[in-house]
Amino acid sequence: MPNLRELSKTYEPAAVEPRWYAFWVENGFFAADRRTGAPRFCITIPPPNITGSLHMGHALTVTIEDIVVRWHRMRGEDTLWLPGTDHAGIATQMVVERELRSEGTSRHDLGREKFLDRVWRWKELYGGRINEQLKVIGASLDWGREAFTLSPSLSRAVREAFVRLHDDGLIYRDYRLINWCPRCLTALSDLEVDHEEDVLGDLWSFAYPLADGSGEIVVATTRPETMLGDTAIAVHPDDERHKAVIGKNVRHPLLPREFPVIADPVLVDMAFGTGAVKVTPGHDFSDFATGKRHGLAELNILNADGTLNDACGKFAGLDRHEARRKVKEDLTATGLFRGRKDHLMAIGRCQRCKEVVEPMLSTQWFVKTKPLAEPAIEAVEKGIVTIIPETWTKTYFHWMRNIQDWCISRQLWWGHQVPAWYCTRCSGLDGRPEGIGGVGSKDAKPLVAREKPAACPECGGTDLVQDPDVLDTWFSSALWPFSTLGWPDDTPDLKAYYPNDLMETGFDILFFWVARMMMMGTRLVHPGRPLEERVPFRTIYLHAMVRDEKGEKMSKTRRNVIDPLDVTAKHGADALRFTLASMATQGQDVKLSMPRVEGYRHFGNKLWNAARFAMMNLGDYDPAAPAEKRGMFETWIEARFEETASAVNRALSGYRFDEAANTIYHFTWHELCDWYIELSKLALYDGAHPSGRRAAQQTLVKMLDGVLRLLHPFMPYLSEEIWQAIRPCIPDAGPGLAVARFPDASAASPAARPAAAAQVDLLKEIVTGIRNLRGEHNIEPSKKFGAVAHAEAEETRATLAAISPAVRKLSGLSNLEVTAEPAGGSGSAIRLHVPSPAVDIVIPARELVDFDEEEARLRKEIKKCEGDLEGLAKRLNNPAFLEKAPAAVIEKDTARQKDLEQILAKAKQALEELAKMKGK
RNA sequence: GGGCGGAUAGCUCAGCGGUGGAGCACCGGUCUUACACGCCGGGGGCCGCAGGUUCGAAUCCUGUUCCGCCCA
Repeated sequence: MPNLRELSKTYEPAAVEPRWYAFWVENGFFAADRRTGAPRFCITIPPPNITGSLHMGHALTVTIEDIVVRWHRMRGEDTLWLPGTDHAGIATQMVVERELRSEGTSRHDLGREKFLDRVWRWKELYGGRINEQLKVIGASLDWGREAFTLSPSLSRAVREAFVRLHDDGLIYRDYRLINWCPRCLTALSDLEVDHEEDVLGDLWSFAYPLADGSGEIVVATTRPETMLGDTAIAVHPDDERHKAVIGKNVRHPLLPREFPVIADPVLVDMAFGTGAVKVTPGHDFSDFATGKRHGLAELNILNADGTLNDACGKFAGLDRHEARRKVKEDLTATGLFRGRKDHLMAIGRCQRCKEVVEPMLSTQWFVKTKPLAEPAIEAVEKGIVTIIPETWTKTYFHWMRNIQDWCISRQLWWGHQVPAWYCTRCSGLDGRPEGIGGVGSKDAKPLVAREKPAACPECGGTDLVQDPDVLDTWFSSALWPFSTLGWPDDTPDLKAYYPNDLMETGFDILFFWVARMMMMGTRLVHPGRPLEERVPFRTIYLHAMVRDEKGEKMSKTRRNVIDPLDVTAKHGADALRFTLASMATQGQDVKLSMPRVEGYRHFGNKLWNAARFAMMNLGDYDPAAPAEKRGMFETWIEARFEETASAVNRALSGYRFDEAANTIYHFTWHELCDWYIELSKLALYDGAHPSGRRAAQQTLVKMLDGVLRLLHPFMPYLSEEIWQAIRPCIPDAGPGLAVARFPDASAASPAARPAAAAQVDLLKEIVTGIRNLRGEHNIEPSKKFGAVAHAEAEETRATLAAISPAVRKLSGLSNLEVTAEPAGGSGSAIRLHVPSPAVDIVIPARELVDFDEEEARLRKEIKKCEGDLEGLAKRLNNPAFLEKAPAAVIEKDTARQKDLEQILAKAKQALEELAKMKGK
C-alpha cells in the first residue's frame, strides 16, 4: 500500500515553491546533455541587463519560454535553455558613476582601469540578482551554461566578429553626423533615440541680410541657436520669390561669416513658411545630406556636453538652451526678429537618460548593414525562419529593406573595447573635441586585429594605442545565439544546438536585437554552408507588452508598476505564470489584473483539493494491481482527458498559450472536478463492489497524474508538489514530474467511448435540468424528492437505469423510477424533456412546486423555443440555403428543429396540465 | 506623412464563414464528509458605425470614427 502523506486543507504556495527549484537543479533535470538519438530543442534566454531587476516583462518572457522549454523537455527531447546576462554598457556605467558621485569622486578621477575594476566588483555583487529572481519564477534554465556578454569567451567572439566584418569591409570608421547624448557623453545608434512627438515649441523667424545690402531673406527655425552653425540658406529652385537671390551671399548677423544661398529641391518645401530654410550641416541630418550635395562646410558648434564651442564666438561656453535665449535676444536687438508662432515638433531623447539628443559630427565605427540584411531577409522570405505572429514579418521586411548603417562605437569604458590600434607615429592624436570619437585624427588609419599588433606595419613603430571606445552592447547581444555556444570555435554545443530552435522575446526589440542576430548569425556562423544552417534560429516568437489593468504602460512615473515578486509572494509563481500564459494572446497586449491572478491561485487550490480527495481514498490502493474494467464514467473521463491532452499539444505547437492554459483549466475544474470526482464517489463508497472502487481509484490516479503532467509547464511548483505526493500510486513513476512524459493522445480509442460520452451527456442534461428546477422553485438542496423517467426506447431505459444512482446523487433525488409507460397525469407537477434520446422527467411532488413560478418557467421556455424555431424555419424554408449549404449544416439544423419542436410540444403540454392543476 | 494592431457581456479577453463564448464581477440559493480560494442555479451582448460579397457575416471586402503602437 502506498505511503501517502496528508495535504493541508488549502494550498499555500509560499510554503511549497521554494522547495522544488533546488530539487530540480540538484537532480540535473535542466542540464542539456547532447545525448544521441533524442530530438534537440534549444533556446537562449534574452539576456537581462545586469543592472536590471525582474519586472513583468521578464516574467512574461520567462513564463512563455519556460512553458515551451518544459513542454519539450517532457516530450523527451534534449532540451537546452541557456541563461545569461548582458553587460548593459550605458546603464551599468551610469549606475556605478552615480555611486562614485555620491562618494565625491568620478570615473575620471579613478582612471579607466580602476573604474573597470569597480564596475566588475559591482557586477559580482549585484549582477546576479536577476538570476535569483528568474529562479523564483521557476525558469528551468541550464545554469551550467550560464553566459555573460563581457566574459572572456564572449569577448573573444566579439573581437572575432569585429575583425572578420572589418576585413570583409562591413565595419568601417567614418566622420559623419551621429546622435550624441550630451549627458551620457556618447554616440548612440538611431534606435537608441526615442522620438517624442507633438512637443510644443515655437517656430521662430528671423532675417539674414544679403551681403550686398540688397535686401534680406527670412528663415524660420525651431532651434535658433543652431544658426551659429549655419553654412547656407536654401530655397527651392522653382520658387519665383527667391530666384533672384540664388547664388548671392548672406551675412551672418552674429558672427563674422558669409555664406551662399543655394537652390535645393529636396530639402526645401516651397509651401512651408517663407520657402527659405537655414542649413546647418553640422547639426541636422537632412541638412547634413544637403551639405554633401552642395559641398557645404560642416561646422560643429557644440562641445561634447552640449555647451557651445569656440566656433561660436561670444556664445562659446553657453549651454545650448541658454544660447537659444541669447541668440534670440541678440537677433531681436539687431532688428532681425521677424515673428514667432506656436509649433508642434518632434524631439529625440536618449533612451537611457531622456536627455535631448544632439546630431553631432564625429568619427565613429559603423556596420555596413545592407549586405548583412540580404541573407537575413532571404531567410524569412524563404520560410527558413518563421516569425510569429506573422504580422511582424511585414515590419521586419520593411525595416530590413530600409536599413541604415549602424553606429556601433560608444564613448564609454564599460564594454568591449574596439579591437583597433593606432600608431602614435603615423596617426596624429588631434582633431576632435575631447571625448568624442576615440583617438586619432579622423584620417588616422586604424589597425584592426584580434590582439594588439606588435608593430605598425607602415612605419614599424611599436607605440600603439588602442581605440578607447567600446562597442554598442547590442553588438555583443547580436552574437548571443552562437557566442554562448562557444563560437568562433566549432564546439560540441555549437554543433548540437545551432541554429537555436526558437527566439522568444518582446516585439519591441525586433530591430534592436532579433534583426541584428539574424544579420550576424547568417554572416558569421558556418560560412559557406546553406542558409538553413547559418540562421540563428528557426522560429521567432514575439510576445506583447505587459500593461496594467487599464492598459497603461507600466512605469515608475505612473506608479502603476506591479512587481512580479510581490505577486509571487502573495499568490505564488504558479498563479502569476498561469495568468500570464492565459492572457498571452498573439498580437494582444497583456493587461494584468490582480483579481485574475487570484482567480488562478484559486484554480491551484481547486486542483490541490482534488488531489487531497484522491489521496483520502487511496489508502488501500495497490499501484501494482492489474487494471480493472472501467465503467461508463471512467471511460468517459479518460476519453475527455485524451481529447484535452491532444488539444493542449496542438495549442502549444501553435504558440497558443492562452488556449492551452484555458483548455487545462476547463478540463480540470469543469470536467474532472465538477463531474468525474463527484461521480467517482458512488464507486468509491460502494463497499459491495471492490472492483468498481479499484477502477475508480485507478482512474483517479491516472487523471490526476495526467492533469499534473499537462499543467506542469504552466504551474511547475504546485504540480510537482502534488505529483510527488501521489507518486507512490503512480506505476513506473520517474524521479520527478519535470522529467515525466508529457501526455499525448493515445493511438486507439476504445470502442466504448462514444456510447459512454452519450450516456454521460444524458446524465448531465437530466441532472442540470433538475438542479435548474430546484433553483427556479427555490427547493432546498437538502430537500429530497422522487422523480419518474420515461423513455420509449428500451436502450434509453437501460441507460437511465445505469445512470439512475448517479442522477439521484447529483441532483438530490430520493428515487428515480424508470418506466416505459408515459408518466404523468394529473399528479405530475413538473415536466422536463430531453429531446435526444427522448426522455421525459416528471416530478410528481405537487407540494414542492410553486405553480406560478413553473408557469413562468414554461412560458419562458416556450418563447425561447419559438424564437429559435422561427430562425431555423427561415433558413430551412429558403430554397437557396437547401441548395447551396453543405449537407452537414442542413442535417444539423433539421435535427435541431426536430428537437426544438419536441421540447416545445412537451412544454405546451406541461403548461396545459399546470393550468388544470391550478384550477383545482 | 507611411505602416501595423485593436474596438465582442459591467471588466479583461477568446472566437475570425454556419443559431454569440470564457474568466472575473453581479444576482439568488447553499458550509452536501476534497475545496466557502468551495458548491448549485441565474441574469446580462442590434459583436464600433455604414455599405458590399454570400443561401448564411462578429467572422471576408470597402469606407468611416475613435484608441494604441511602430517608422519617417
